[in-house]
Amino acid sequence: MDPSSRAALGQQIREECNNENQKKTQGKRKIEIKRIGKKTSRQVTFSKRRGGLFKKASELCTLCGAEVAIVAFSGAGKLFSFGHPTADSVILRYLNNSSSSSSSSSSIEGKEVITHIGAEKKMPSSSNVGGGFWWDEPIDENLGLAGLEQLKAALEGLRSRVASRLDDINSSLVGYNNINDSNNGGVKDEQFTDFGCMGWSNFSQAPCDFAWIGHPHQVYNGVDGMRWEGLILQNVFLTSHEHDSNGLLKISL
DNA sequence: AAGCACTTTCTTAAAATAGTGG
DNA sequence: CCACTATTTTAAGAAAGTGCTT
Repeated sequence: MDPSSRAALGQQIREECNNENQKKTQGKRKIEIKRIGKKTSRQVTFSKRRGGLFKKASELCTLCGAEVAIVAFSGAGKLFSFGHPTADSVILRYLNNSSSSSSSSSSIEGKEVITHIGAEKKMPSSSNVGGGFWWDEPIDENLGLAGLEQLKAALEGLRSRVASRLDDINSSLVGYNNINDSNNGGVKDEQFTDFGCMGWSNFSQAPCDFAWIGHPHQVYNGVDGMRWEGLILQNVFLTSHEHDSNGLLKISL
């Protein structure tokens, strides 16, 4: 190599070294497959790899007509799922198969998974592009009779758990009332924090066209600019009200 | 406002995949 | 089937952003 060529090569090498130093990142690097120590890196990797995994699963479904379900819990316990045609239908199919054969190689505790799938499906990102609640989606046409019956059973179980949870929440509210009027929209034996009667200054006057009962789940903006938080009952008859020994209000309609 | 969990963007290099030939 | 090459895709690292909760 002549001196001029050597100089040119040296310059090229120096420039490459400088470019190396100017690089913003080191790019993709090989990492050891073990738990990532740094928490933030772990979260980012989980997010990226989950996306990649779901994308690959989606391609597998499209290319091969496979039915695939993936369920993943993040380190913080947040659920993410992917399914084609739906995670529910694939898992139900898996449960049907696993109960009658030994072909399964999955370690997923399927029955436990089913109870959580709905929560993730409202996620606006990741696997559930397009939003919407899972229960608004059309029933999978490929689901057979057995699958539909199992889906129905699972939904009935879910309904029962939701009702139970609602009871728990209602039981935890402060106060109570004693409502036995069928005109009150079926509201009966619920518990409330307070109550008022609009248009009537005296609770004992009846009938009351518009009663308000303190209940944290509903809000009413009154004509006087007041903001009432509670349950609105129309055409109710208030017959009595009193405070109990705990200071809680008991009313009868 | 602060903290947390998660997402997104950009740059970069590793890894996967497709195509080809023996 | 295997080896090789070219092309495409994936994901690490860094940093900024989003949305939710306390």
